Amino acid sequence: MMKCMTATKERAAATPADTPRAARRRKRADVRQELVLQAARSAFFELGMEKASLREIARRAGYTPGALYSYFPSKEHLYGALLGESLERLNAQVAQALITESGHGAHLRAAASAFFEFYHANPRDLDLGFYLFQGMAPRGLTPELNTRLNLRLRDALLPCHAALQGLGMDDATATREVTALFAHIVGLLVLRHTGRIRMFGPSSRELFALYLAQLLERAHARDEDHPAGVVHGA
Amino acid sequence: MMKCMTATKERAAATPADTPRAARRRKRADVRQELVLQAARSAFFELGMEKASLREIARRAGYTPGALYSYFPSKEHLYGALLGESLERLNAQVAQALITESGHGAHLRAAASAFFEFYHANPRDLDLGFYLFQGMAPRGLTPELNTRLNLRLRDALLPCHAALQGLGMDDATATREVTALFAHIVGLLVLRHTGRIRMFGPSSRELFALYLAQLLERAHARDEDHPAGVVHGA
Amino acid sequence: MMKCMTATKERAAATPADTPRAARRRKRADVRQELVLQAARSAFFELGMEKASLREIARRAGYTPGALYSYFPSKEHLYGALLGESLERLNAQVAQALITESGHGAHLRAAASAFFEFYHANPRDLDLGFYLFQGMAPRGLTPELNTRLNLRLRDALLPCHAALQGLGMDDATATREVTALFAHIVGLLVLRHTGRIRMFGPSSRELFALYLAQLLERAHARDEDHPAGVVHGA
Amino acid sequence: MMKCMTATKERAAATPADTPRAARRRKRADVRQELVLQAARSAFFELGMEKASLREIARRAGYTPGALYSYFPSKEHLYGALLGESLERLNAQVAQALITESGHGAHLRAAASAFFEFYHANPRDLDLGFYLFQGMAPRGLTPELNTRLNLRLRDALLPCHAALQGLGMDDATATREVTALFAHIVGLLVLRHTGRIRMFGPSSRELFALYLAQLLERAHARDEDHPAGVVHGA
DNA sequence: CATGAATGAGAGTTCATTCAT
DNA sequence: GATGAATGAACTCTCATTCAT
Repeated sequence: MMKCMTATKERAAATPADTPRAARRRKRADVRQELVLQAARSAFFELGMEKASLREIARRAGYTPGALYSYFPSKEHLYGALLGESLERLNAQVAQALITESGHGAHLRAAASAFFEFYHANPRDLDLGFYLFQGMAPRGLTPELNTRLNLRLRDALLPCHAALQGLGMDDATATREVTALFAHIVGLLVLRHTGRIRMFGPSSRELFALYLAQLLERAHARDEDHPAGVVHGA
Repeated sequence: MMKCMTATKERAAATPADTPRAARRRKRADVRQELVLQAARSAFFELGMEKASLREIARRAGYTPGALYSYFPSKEHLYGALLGESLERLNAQVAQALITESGHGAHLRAAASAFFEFYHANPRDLDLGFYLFQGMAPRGLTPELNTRLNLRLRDALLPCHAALQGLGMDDATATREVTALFAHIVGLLVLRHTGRIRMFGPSSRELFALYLAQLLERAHARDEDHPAGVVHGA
Repeated sequence: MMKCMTATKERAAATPADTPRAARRRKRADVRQELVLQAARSAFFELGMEKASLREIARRAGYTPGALYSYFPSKEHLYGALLGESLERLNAQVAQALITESGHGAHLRAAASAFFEFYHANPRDLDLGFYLFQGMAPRGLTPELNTRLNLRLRDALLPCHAALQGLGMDDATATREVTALFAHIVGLLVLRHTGRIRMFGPSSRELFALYLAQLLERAHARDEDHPAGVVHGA
Repeated sequence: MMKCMTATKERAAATPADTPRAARRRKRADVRQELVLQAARSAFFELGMEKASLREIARRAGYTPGALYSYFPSKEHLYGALLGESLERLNAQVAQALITESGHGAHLRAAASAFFEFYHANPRDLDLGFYLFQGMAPRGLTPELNTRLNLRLRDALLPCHAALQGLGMDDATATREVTALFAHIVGLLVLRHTGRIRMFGPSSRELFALYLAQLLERAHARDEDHPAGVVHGA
């Protein structure tokens, strides 16, 4: 994942499957790439996007600027990898939250909360997600990467969608609700991060809880009205 | 009403009686400052944040870069003024929407819709609002200016707050709902902005209408059930 | 000539014709641009094209690299100006050589020799002319500038063309002969500059004289065969 | 032939008897060096000098950049080898042209035309010859290599020289004429290369034919008038 | 022999800002 | 008030080359 492209010769037939030598090498490469990624993350998180230059990232990773190009073909790609990694953590956190819960309602609550809490705890990860769209339009990344990232983001919301369907919503309605939930979370977090919410008093977490309760209410109401053979509460 | 945030070194105080000469001069200065502001807006809107350099702004205003420092002490202040002006337009649009409506429900609908539509139609104005917080921490602006801008933003939401109170909500509940409404709008628009919403299907406008309907429902329900305006479900 | 583009305001109506102030300014600007040009030339002549970086040129001119962009919008343009100036000197030298001569034959000899001697004495100027075509295709310069430079080069050869016509050649023949003359000169000089000619013995100047003599012979031969009312020898 | 100019550290000397093993190894090395050379040529021809970086060449050869240093001790040497190979092809083409012709005049015509056509068809080969002299001073190459390359170039012109002598010219005159011919060809091709010839109309091939005809005329004239081969007109 | 990683220098260019005039 | 020139730092990225493995 994110491994970089080199001129792979066909001559490689000499190495049958996966020489321990090659494996060690690759491992070390991965470690170092991870190191660069961490340096990038720390720079990005501490200095913000504008000040997190390649030079700064290289400095933190203990490299010269040019060395980074062994790992990432451009700054955009580095950020792409950063975002990718962030989305992996998000998905992991959501998945983790689900394993101890059972029942659609509990699933919804757990998944949505995990999502919210992830960005609440790591505001810079939210930045990351929006970085590549400064102003308006996606830029820099290859369309494929962009698509992949979008899909991983959607993955993180899938449990909510599934839970809502489990609670009796049809697909279209569930999609609408998930999108609205996502928007609500993003809005709350953006407001909080930008300090714009302080003026109002209520905390973002409170407001999230409130919205979640309303959503559950809506789901259950619908559940009662149209109790079509749903594996309810299982 | 946005003029005095610049480096005009107490020009007024120096001339005690405010000679017509001085008045004319100040007026001309204001006109030119406005010109610069328009140039900045056009640059920012067309090119986005990164490409809207001082040079470009100056070019569009018909000045050399150095000349802008007669009007704004730094690029940040220029953006501050731009944001201030944007918030004035927002307030004007909200106010405009109210004059033809009567009744709290209609007011809420009108004010919230005006708010939504303002940023829906002018996504760059939303950018502007978030620009100064890149990396999530307010930067550059003086605290006073920051406060002033926050207040103007709150002003634009006051009609919604008032309408909700008119519909029977107590102040705390209304504040909570307004904040949530604001967050929802921002979330929807950010998602739309960044293209992240496309993958879900429903349009931001639809989702806004839905949210607004739910809010009105909540307000009316509360109106009937608890004419004293008690928080429930939290 | 080569003066750079700025955002000229229409406000300039205040200056009636050419304020001494403005004139002084422009003069100073010209002087400094000339200084940059000289620095570029010296860098180019001493270090060759590849090593004559903007930094080096700036250093020699006593500037920081960015300062050069006040005078030339890009490195290519700087080289364009350098080439332009070189061609002016070439034309001047050719023109100078003509004023003391009379008669078509003498004109041809003088003009061609001046051309040859210019590049013989200043080999780097020949480089300059070929720089922008590394490999093969003109690059960098705007087509207009390229055309202008081509025209100035042709100007330097016009006296030869005129002399050949004066000696009785029709236009097509004269063009052919001038092109061949030009090619011969360029070939001789390139061989000399690249050290490739040393191995043969004869000096480039000798060979040029030989070619010139042959050309004059051809012209006179033609003159005798077709003595159509030519102002011969005037 | 051309192999030994690289960093192959006296491989041969180390193995006294030249084991079949060593022979095979050297052969393989030669093959791969040829492969690198072909990659370099293709890169150079397609991309030009500036873009044909070691990286690019290595990529085309299926190697990593560092690997090339097994075959060539520096980029300059690689270009030297490239030029060497180019001169071999030139010589081959000239030799090929001669085998079907008989008579000194035919030989001159054939050899000169082959020379001209070689570079006319492969302008990049001409570039190659001049590359190492950017800025007019030979650089990079060792003097011995430089001498070797010069000799090979002269070899390609020897048939012309011989033919001219066959036509009655003395050695000095023939040398002069060959040098002039060479210069003329180079000049025509450079002008064509750089687009400078377009402005005049006549094609380089026409002009070459013309020059060749004149040369033949001179040779024959001399042949008849002064069977002893005296310089005239100089 | 070949790799992958790294260096260190340097490329051209852009930027917000300053300041004498 | 405005200019034109200049700064100095920064930018991303590319290069030929080296070297442990």
